[in-house]
Amino acid sequence: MSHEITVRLKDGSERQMPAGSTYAELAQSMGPRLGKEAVVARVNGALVDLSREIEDGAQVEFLTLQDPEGLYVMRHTCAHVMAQAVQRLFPGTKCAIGPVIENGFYYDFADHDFHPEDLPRIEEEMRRIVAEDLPIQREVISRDEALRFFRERGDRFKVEIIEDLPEDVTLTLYRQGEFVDLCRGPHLPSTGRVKVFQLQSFAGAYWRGDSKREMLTRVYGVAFAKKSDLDEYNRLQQEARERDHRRLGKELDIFTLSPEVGQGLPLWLPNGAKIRRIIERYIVDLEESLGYQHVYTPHLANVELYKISGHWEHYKDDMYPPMKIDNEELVLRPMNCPHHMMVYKHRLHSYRELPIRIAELGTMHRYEMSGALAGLQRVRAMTLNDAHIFCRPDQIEQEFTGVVRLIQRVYKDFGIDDYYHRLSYRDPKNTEKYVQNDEMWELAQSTLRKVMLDLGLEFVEAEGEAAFYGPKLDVQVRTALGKDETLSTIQLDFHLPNRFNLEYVGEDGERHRPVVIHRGVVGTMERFVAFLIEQYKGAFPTWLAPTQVVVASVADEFAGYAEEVAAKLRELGIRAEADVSDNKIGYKIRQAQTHKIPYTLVVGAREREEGSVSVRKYQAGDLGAMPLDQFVRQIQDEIERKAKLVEA
RNA sequence: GCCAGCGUAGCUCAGUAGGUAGAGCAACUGACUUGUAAUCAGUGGGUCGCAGGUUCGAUUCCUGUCGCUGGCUCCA
Repeated sequence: MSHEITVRLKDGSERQMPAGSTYAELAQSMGPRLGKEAVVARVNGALVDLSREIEDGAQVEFLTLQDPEGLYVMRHTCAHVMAQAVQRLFPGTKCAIGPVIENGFYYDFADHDFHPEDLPRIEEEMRRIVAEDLPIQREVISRDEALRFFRERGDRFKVEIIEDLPEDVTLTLYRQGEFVDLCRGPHLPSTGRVKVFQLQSFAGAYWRGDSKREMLTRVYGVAFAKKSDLDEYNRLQQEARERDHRRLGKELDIFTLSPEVGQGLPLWLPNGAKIRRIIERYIVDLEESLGYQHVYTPHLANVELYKISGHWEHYKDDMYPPMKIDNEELVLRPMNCPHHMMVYKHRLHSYRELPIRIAELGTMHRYEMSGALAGLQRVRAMTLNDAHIFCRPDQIEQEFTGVVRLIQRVYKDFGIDDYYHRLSYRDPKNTEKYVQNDEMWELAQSTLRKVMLDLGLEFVEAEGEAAFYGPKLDVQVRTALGKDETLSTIQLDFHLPNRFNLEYVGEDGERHRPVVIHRGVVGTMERFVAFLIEQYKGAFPTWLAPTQVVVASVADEFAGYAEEVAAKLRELGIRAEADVSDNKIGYKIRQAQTHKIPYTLVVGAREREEGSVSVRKYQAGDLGAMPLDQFVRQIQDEIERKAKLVEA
């Protein structure tokens, strides 16, 4: 009865195996090395355990830890190994879920209080489980059996998961030694195949991500195929900590936070204020050159304004509560849109005037949850590079394009090149969460998509990420700690014009409703500067550096010349300071370098005589002596070009 | 807001098995007069986050509170 079955392999060839063979045996038969390295099979596109029997006629490919999918499977198994270790050390701990994440995995537990000292113990137990090389077995189980099994063990999370799964899915258990877990798989053939791992931290996490439900303890870990990958990961983590804007912001005196002032209320120190002012001038000038009209509006408003806009209903919990003064109830504004609607509304507009682009560096206050606050990245008082474009529907495409181009220009000037575009649509399965107007949504979403395609820009599409009032384009960047955040955003809005009854007089003499485009290019000054600190590792390019030049005298005798040079540079609009302290030149240079000042000019007898300066550039080192005029031309050119400080 | 951890000089950190604390850097003072990443010497500086409690005695133990960090949730 030993009939043969046939599989097709990756290279297109076919191979025969006796019926009932497993994928592991197939891999082994193809070569001892593959047999040793394969961790999972891809069968007709789906990942399958090596222990399973070969399907006749299948298209088969083997994956190793060199493949992302192989690594994925190992990380998944690693999560199980961790859960097993936890069960051994702390019997009675309940397991919730343990998925794979970037670089590693986590597992959520309940009914045990974890302590930091537990991490090394868990790690140690995991190593033991790996050394035991327990075979990992897959078992198909019926729904009733599974429910009975987990109910008996008091595994409430597993029971809930099973109950929520559709009736027709095949339930599987994975068993390794004494440990059993409900899991879709696939897994490594045995625990011994887990390579390098490291537990990272504990964190609280709500069951099913729902803040109303039980808080579990999440244990994070990373896992890699090789020790060197883990070392590299740790190196990058270390580097990330070093470029953390909170650390650099303190070291470089850019901003400060203190409980006396209030949580999430940053003070911009002189250095930070200089950087911010340069950015503000830059963006305002640029916007004005593109037809934006900058305005100033108050940071407080009558709560009625937000009732008109609809924000009160949706977002009042995230606003500072109203204060009653005279006959008014005033709130700190959490966004600028309503004010700008009123700017538009102060008189009637003709179709000929549109688009009207109202812009402002608008300061706003949001009651962010205390646990969400982080340095300048997440604050409760912030200033947004905001603008609202009021246009006719036929101008949407052109205006949207204009904003995308503006963003590209700005990113180029700031040397930001690691970002991606995300087009956010409404969730088609959940349309009641959004403003009701199917036609508008379809048109708006397709317009945004078309513009991105016309501009030849890559983008990802995210259903369900839209604002409730319209679709949007976000520009996403990553913080030093690897978190995604939105830097720029463009949002179409068909809702506020209705709420505020905005109108323009059309060619036909009738009243029409304009469309509003909300957009932030630089985003909030707080988040943008936080991002720049991290991106530049605190070494701002010369055009942005708070201090561009330090003139360091070699000895007291040359203090006068140093002051003279610094004064001359300042007259030319270059931010220069003289260091005429009685420290040695080596010390002054070190100071300038650790403060990441772009240029240090060393002056002594020679320079005074020649009217020259010895130029030392940040990181690049000594560039030699040159006439002061030449240095001025050079640095002015660099500032003009907004050149990067150090070419990466 | 929730879970966990942390909170000692301006900064980075050590320390006290309960007997009111220490280093480096920074600051200040003086000497040195300096040529490309730290000259030398000296001085000052902390009710050990805050408030209660236990104790003869608390920075150390307990409770509460505020803040910070990691994550969750949120992010118009």
